[in-house]
Amino acid sequence: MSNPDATTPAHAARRALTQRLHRHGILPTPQRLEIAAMLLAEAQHLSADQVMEKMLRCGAVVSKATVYNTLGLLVERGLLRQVSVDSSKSFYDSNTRPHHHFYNVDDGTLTDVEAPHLCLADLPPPPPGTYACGMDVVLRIRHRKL
Amino acid sequence: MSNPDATTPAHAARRALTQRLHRHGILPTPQRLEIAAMLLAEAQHLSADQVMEKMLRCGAVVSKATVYNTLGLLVERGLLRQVSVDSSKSFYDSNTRPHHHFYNVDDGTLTDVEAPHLCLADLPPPPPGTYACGMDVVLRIRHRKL
DNA sequence: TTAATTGCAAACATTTTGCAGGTTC
DNA sequence: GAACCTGCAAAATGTTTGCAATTAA
Repeated sequence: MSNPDATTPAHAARRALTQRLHRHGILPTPQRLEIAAMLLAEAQHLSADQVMEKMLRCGAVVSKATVYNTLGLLVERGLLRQVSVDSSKSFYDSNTRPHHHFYNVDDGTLTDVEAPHLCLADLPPPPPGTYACGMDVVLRIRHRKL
Repeated sequence: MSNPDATTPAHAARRALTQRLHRHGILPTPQRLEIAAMLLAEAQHLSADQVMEKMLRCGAVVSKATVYNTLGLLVERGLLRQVSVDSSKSFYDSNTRPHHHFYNVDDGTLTDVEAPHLCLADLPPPPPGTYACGMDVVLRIRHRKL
């Protein structure tokens, strides 16, 4: 029944993720694999708290500190993007391709905005001695008043 | 020496500010006047903490709670713009005309970017049932590596 | 074996809140 | 006098840190 070279889809995915973490210089510990697998499964915007919750609900064993450590590490290594829309908490975005966001002020929801053609040409160059290392565009939206 | 209708620049400015607060539906209490006078004197980006510090250094009598209350009120009434670049604290920007920001990740500094011609045409419209109520563009910059 | 990671709880920083006392209209 | 504002301290978040025990290479 058990095959050391098993190639079920689940096994293959887990192996691919392990290698991906390795390639980014991240030691693939069980907790990191769990968190990365959950986050990278689909494009989503979760707060640290929501990640924690989702992990516990899945029966994974992780501590808050490890969640924060891992999220920070994934951001640092470019596997995750951190979005600050509201000064109270951060969102972690598993879509790392360039894009922008709608932020619904009323319900605290974040939505991707594909805007590949936003004219950057009109933006002034960074001040002397500095270089641009990122751009965040947040469009605040609200429910229409009835 | 003392003239009830005195029109020294300082008096005139204070009177104008009082009226401005009134026009925005803000009861001009001494603390609010102090805070507004300091913030609106020039375009600047201060955190709540920096506002508090500056007030105390000027000999003004204000509590932390009042600083937060007042900043929140000024934002709500459109005299100040709140900018969230970093999930740990907010900046209060006394320039309320549309503009964007450079955020220096290395020293936590915020700088205005006048970008009146940023192409908004390419951005998709807000989702059904919502309307756009603001746009924040933050260009993250870092000191150039030597 | 040696270095890195984890978990827990305590520490932190920022912002909010409850309420008594004071101020404004 | 009624409503509103202020200050203090305590509470509520969200995030980080110190350190001993565990795990990975």
